[in-house]
Amino acid sequence: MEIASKYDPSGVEEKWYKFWMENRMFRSVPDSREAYCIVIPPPNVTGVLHMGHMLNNTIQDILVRRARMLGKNACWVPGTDHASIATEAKVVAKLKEQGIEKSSLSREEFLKHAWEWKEKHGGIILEQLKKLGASCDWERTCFTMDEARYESVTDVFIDLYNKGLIYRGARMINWDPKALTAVSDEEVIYKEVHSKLYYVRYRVEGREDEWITIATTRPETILGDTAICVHPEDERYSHLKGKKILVPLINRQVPVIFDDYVDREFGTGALKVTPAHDINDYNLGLKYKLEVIDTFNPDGTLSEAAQLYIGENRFKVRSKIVKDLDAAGHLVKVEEYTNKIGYSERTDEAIEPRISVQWFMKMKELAQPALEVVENDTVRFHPAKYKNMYRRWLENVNDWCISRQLLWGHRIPAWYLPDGSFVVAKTREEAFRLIVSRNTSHVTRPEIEDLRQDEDVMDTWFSSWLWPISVFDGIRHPNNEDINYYYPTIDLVTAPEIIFFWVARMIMAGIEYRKEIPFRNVYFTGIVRDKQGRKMSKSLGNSPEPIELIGKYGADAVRVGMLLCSPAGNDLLYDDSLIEQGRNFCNKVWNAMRLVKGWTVDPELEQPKSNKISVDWFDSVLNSALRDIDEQFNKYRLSEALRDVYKLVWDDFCSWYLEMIKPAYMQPIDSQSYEASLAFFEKLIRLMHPFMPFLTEEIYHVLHNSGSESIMLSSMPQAGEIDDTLVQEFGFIRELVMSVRAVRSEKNIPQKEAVTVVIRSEKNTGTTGHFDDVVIKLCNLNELQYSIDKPDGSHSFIVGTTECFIPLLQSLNPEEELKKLQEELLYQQGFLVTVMKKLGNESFVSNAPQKVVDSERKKKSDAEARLLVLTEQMNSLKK
RNA sequence: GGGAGCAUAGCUCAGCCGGUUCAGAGCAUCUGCCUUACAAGCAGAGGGUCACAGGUUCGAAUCCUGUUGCUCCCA
Repeated sequence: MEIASKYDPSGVEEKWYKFWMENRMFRSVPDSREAYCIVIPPPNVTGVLHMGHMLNNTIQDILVRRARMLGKNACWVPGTDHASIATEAKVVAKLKEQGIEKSSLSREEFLKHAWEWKEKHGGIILEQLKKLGASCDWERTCFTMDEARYESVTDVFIDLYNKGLIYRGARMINWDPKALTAVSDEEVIYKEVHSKLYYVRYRVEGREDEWITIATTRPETILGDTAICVHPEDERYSHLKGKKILVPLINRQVPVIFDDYVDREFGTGALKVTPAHDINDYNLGLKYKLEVIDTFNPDGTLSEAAQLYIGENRFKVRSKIVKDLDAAGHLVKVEEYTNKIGYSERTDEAIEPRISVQWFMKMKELAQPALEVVENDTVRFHPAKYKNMYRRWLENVNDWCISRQLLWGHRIPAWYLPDGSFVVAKTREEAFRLIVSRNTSHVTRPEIEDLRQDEDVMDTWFSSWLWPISVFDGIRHPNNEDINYYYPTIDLVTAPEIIFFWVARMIMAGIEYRKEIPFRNVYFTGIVRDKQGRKMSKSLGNSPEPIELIGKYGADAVRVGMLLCSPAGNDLLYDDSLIEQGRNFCNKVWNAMRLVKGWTVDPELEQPKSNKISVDWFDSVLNSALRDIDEQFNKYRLSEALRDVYKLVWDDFCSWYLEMIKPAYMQPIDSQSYEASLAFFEKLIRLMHPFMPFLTEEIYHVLHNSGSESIMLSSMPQAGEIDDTLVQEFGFIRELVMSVRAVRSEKNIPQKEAVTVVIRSEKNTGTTGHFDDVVIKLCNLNELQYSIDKPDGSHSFIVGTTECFIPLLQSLNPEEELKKLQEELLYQQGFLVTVMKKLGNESFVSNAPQKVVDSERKKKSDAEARLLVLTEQMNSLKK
C-alpha cells in the first residue's frame, strides 16, 4: 500500500478524537493509582476560542497526557464560567435587537432569556477545545451556575457571613455607570489620558473681590463640593482660617479645612473637596465630618442634588459648566494635563467613584495564610518571579466588593424586613425561622411574605474562587470520594493577568474550606502577541482564527508551533512560520515512519556490526535525552522539553540513526536491526504523544497494524543505561563524517563518487574502529585506512587532534588552505597563551578547584597536539 | 509617584552555585544539491565588544554599584 509522502491531518484528527471519546479514554474515576488532576480555568460562556486559549490548553493537555502515561490517574476537569457582566450585556443587546427592554422584564423572564442564551452559545468554546485534542473528562463538565456550583456559592456566602468575614456597608466603591453595577478594585483598569486641568476661583464669603483658586480635572463635580482644603503650613492661605467659601454657580457655603494631605506644589495648593466622588476626598470628609452630596445618578447623569444640569451626562456637563464658569468670571485658566483614569474592565466605561451600600469580604485574615504558602513554596509558581507580584498584592489587599447590581449570577442570600433589617439565609423559610427565633423587638411579628430577598448577585470571581473544590462538589459534601481523591489538584495553568482575581483567591478558599492548598504548581503562560508585539485582540483584527488554523495545519502542528517558542511566563510573538515549523515536524516524523515501514526484513540476514553499534549508540542517546526531558518537565520547562524532543527525533534519530542503519535501496534489513528500530520509533512517538496526540496515535496504529490499543494509554518510556564512552566515541565519528562531507562539498565531489579516507593512527588503538563501517556507509568510502604515515599527494584535515587524509586529492587552492591553516594556528597559539597564563598563575593553581585546573591542563595538551598537526600540515602544503 | 523584571546573532530566546574550546539553540539569511522516507527535504557557511560605565575576583555574559533604554504590576 502506498503511503502519501505528505502527512495529511484532516480526517486523522477527527477519527482519533472520536475513537478516544467512544472508548471513554479521558474518563477518570477514583482508584488506587496516584491522582493527577488539573481543573481548567473555566472559559467565559460569551467567548470563543482565541490564541491564548490554544496555548493555555495545549499546555494543560500536555501535562495531563504525560501524567496519564506515567501511570497516574489523570483527570482534567472542564467547565465554563457564567461571566456575569459580559453575559448580561450580551443578553441585553440581543433583547434590544428584538425590541425588548431589559427594564420591561421581570427577573424571572430575564433569566429565562439568559439561560437560553447560555444553552445556545455557552458550549461553543468547549467544542473548539476538542478540535485541539483536549483530553478533558467531559463527563465532569461543570458550569459555575449549575445546581451544585450555585448552591456551593450560596453556602459559602452564608458561612463567611456567619464567620464575620462578609459584611454589608456603605463605602466608596467603583461604579460602572454603563453596566449600572459596582465592580471590584481589580476590575478597574487605569489608563493614561490627555485631559485638562481647570483653574477655577471661588469667592470668599463676605468679600466682594477675594478669591481662592483651585485646580481640578473634573469641574462637573464642583456642584458636590463641601469644603476647600489647603495645607496647614501654606502661608498663602493661612488668613482663610475660619472663613467660608462660596461654591461657584450655586453659592453653597463651605468651610476651609487644613490638612497636610494637600500637595502644596500641585496646582494652586488649594483642593476642592467632593466627598461623594473621590476616594481621597471621601476620607477627608470622614475626618472633618463633611457633608456628602452625591450629585450623580447611577447612569452617570447629574442628580437633583447637583441643582444644575439635572439629568445631563457627566461628560457633557463638563464642557457646559466650564462655559458657564467662564461666563460667570470663575474660570482662571486651563492647562493641558495628563492623568490616569480608571475604566471598567468589561464595559470600558470611565469608573465613577461612588458611595454605595454593598457587600464586602474582609481580606486581611484570608490573605495571610495564602501568602505564606506561596512564600514557602508549598504552592510553586513557574516562573517564580510572579511571587513578587503576588506578595505585593496580598500585603496591600483591600476588602473585596462582592455585590453586583445585575441579574445574571448567584443571588445574594440576604432577606430584608420592611424595617430594613436583614438576615442571611439560604431560603425564605430559613430566613423567616431565623427572624422568629431571634425574637427581636418587633412589635408586630412579620409575615413570611414580608421578606424581600436582596436584589443583587455576586461577583463572578466569588464563584470561580471555589472552582477547584466546587467541581468535585466538595463544598456541599466535604467528604465525598472525588474531593478526597482529586484534591488538592496538581497543576494550574493560567495567565498572570488573573493572579489576583483568581489564583490568590482560590488559594484563600482552599485553605479556608479544605485546610489545604488547591494546587501544587501554578504555570503562568505568556500573552500571545502579534509580530509587532501587540496583544492579539478582536478589535485590532490581528489574531488568526484558531479553528481555521487547525483546519489548515492540523492541531498537532499548531500545538507544537505555539509551544516551541513559548517558555513559561514569556510572551509569544505569534507568526504563521511557527505553525509551519510544527507542520514540518509532523511531516518529518510521518516520513520517518514511511521509511521504516517500507523496509522488508530478511530473517536469514545476520546483523552487521555497524548496525549493532548504531543501535547501541542510539539507545544511549535516547536514554540520555529521556533523562534530560524528564528534568525539563520537573522544572516545568515545557518549551525546552519539546525542543529536546524535536532535536532528538529530527537530528539524532532521522539525520543520524536512520541514515546509519538504513539498507541500500530495495535491499532487505536484518530482523534484529528492524526490531530495534521499531522499538526506538515506538518509544519516540510515545515520548511525543503529549505534544502531538493525533499524529502519534495514527503512527502507533500503522506500526501495530491497527488494533484497539491506544497510544494515550501506553506508558511513557523510561530512561535506561547510558554508555558514555560510546556516545563520546561517536562524537569523534560525527565530526569525521561532517569533515568528509565538507571536503566533498568544497571540492565538488559528488556523494556517488567513492573516496578513501586515511586516519593517522594505529588501527584499533583506543576506541577507534567500532564505527568504521558506519563511516564507510555515511561517507561513501571505498576504504577507511589507519596509518601513522602520511600518504603522499593527499588532502588533509583535522578532526579533534587527529589528522586525516583523503589520498589522490590535490589541493585546488593551496594558498587558500594555507591561509585558513594560518588563521587556525594563530587562534590556537592565542588560546594556548591564555591557558598557559592561567596555569602559570600561582593563585589560580592554588585557589581554583582541582577539576578546573585539570581541565586547563587538558586544554593545554590538546592545544599543543593541534598545533603540532597544524604545523605539519602547513609544511607539507608549502612543499 | 511606588515596586518588580528585562537588555546576549537580523528575530525569539537558553546560558543553574562565577571556571570544559563559552559566546550557544531555533527561526531567518547565504551556498550547493529534485541523493530512491521526507524540497513541508538534504548537506554546508556566515553572523554577537553578551546595553553602557565602574567595582569585586586568579578568573565575570554570570556577582555588586551606577547610568541609559524597554516591559509589567500597584496607586
